[in-house]
Amino acid sequence: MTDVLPLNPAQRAGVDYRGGPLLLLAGAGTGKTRVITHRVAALIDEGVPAWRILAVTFTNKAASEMRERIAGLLGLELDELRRSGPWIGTFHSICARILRRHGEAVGLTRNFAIYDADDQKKLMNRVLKALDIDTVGFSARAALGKIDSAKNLGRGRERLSEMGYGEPIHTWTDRAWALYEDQLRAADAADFGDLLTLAVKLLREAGTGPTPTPGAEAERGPRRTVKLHTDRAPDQNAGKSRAVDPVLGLRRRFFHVVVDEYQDTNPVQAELVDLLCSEHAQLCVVGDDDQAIYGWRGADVGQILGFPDRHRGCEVIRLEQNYRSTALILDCANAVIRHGARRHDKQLWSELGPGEAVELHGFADERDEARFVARTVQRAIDEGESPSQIAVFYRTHAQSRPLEEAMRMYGIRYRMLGGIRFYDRREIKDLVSYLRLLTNPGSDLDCLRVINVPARRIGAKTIERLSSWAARNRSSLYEATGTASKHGADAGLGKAAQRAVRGFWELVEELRELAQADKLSHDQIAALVVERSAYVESLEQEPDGDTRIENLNEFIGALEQFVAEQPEASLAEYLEQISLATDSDDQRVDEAITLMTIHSAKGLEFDRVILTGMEEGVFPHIRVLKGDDPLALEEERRLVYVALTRARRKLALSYVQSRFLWGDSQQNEPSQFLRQLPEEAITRHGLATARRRRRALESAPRKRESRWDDDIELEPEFSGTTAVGRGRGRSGDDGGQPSIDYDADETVQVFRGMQVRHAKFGVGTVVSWSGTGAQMKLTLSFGSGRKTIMARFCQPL
DNA sequence: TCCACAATTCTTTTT
DNA sequence: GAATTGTGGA
Repeated sequence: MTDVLPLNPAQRAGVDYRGGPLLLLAGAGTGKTRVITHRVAALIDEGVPAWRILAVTFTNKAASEMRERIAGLLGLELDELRRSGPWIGTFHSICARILRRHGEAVGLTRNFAIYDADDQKKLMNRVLKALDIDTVGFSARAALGKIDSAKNLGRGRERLSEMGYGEPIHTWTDRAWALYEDQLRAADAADFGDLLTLAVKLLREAGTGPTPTPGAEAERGPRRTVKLHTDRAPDQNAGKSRAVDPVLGLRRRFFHVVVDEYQDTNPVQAELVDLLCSEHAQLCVVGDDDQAIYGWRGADVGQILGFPDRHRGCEVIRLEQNYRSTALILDCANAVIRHGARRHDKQLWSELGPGEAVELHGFADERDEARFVARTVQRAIDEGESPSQIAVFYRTHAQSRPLEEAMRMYGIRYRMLGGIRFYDRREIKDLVSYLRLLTNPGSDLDCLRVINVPARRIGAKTIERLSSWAARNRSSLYEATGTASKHGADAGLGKAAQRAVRGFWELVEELRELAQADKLSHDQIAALVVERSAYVESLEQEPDGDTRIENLNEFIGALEQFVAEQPEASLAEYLEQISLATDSDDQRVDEAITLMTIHSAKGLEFDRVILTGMEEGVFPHIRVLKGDDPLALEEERRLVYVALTRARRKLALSYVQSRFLWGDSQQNEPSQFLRQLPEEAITRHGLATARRRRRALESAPRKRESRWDDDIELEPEFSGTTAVGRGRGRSGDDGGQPSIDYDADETVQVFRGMQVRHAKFGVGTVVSWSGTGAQMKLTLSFGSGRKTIMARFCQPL
């Protein structure tokens, strides 16, 4: 958008550098995307064939933005750019593309399906059941978590034990993993992790295959010559009689590879990149170690920190001038990140002037906070700020609810990122399962999902009989519905069940024939599925069936549009786009403000940002405080940094004293990160000013210092509806006074700083509490650290 | 087989 | 609190 400005010297260097590997350390708001897009455009300009360029991003949104800007720089239509053939996409979409073309070697057809988290969990539950693994203490979640992190590390099952996951062979996870994997392949499906690991496997093994023919060598060519733009993409050569391993061709395809957000790559992704560059491509990675926030997904900051060591002769360029934020905002961001360990040292600076101070607001509870957010937003809009330039951040989705309510109350239009995705809705998933079943009858999971949708009297018992029949005859579940309904008696089906199953099979067969006849477009098939299955009629009986029916229509509409745009694409390819889509990808920026988690805010910027929930236990998250991984706290710190650096002009942070979360009310200290903000860059409001005013009035230090004293004077505007400093469950059955029920006739008042004794842990101090009555839990501070303990196990001193 | 209700579990972040 | 899973009755 600011492409009229000249590039600064560092940016220029990033665009122009040719030769070896290049590491671009680009702080927040330093024009990273500009450099990448200019670089790619310059390469094409110089005559590097576009199809020999690969640009990888993390989100579809970033990819499409990149496409648009490159097209703009080259003066091309998006369509023209696409036809010229550069690969621009996310890691996952690029891997899917490779696997669609060459996946046979790893057991996938062109039409393989991609299983999302939901599908994965369902499949794993079936696997655990089949193996008769007691799911108590061994959940599908836990197993999938281990499998997924192993895949992200690029490890196969044989290495499981090395990761500290139990005994060398045949742990539960190992056995579950084996069957899970078999089932995936049998269903011609891949999960997210597979996309990466299988693509890497393919590329890695290509190198060890038969030696390339001289023809293939010639195709490689010298690195940068003017002639290059005359050669053709291998896709167009397909079918020629050259005996070249096509996968090996892929490793030779690219002359230039650019990777965005490199700090968030995990080991498999890094290997993928290295493989694609192994023959002759020049690699340029861009990232900011201070913004590494995906460690939990297997990303390794070490990847970017150690890049120069792993790539000989690597050039490092730093971008430190920030064009986004005013100086006081940057001061806060810099102050927080400076406390971090293990980082490339950088100091962001700005020429935009100090700007307004960063506001810090404290409130009694999350409803007050939400009201404040709504009022602030309302005022800003009234004063002419564009809603699309206003964003509200929170650490976890669970915090969004009161904010949404407040927005609705104030009549403010908002959109929420990262909530329930459109494609996660039940009705959409049902339809998708039908469509997947048509292209891929081997997918038991999809068959299972729709066999009784809409209800056609095929219950659990019948399905169980069908499954065991399928297992005995080594067929898929869908096949079983066909054959078993003919020989119902063999499968132990009753007359009624037999008829019902038969009906389902005939329905799907009819639809399959129509789909295979190739006379109808994908959207017409989808419409037929809905019509013939009488799905709409069954939805009409449901409470919010109308919205669901609308959603189905919207889905079919989107499919129609896809067919119009890409007439050649297969249904499987469309379903792939759905699987890899997130709703931050849909870019409707109409007149609405945005609510989102900080993770989904990465890469975005707004004039005004409000960061809510700055409390210990919320941000940093409780799991981080409880866990013993010091690196996790560092990641939280970087997350703060990402949040703060999204703001261009106005930034407000808020915290509350009592938050109703996960079913009960919790009292938390203000976030430790707030203490690191430089006093001269911030102004305090609400509880914070009340506290300071009070401190100023009192000459003597208080004996029992507490952040949440009674009787704090609130500024009227911000005062809540209830007393401050008292734990009060929203249920409010007892007037809210926190107390422990030791006995029917003995109750004890709880207060912050109170000393209690626990049989095992000894004497501790009450830091906060949650719940009431017998369910009340106390967070206690002991010499050795903090613990949360049921109040009834503690004795007051 | 289906429905309603109770019980239980899990609460980070996402391609 | 929400979402999933389990249970009992019609």
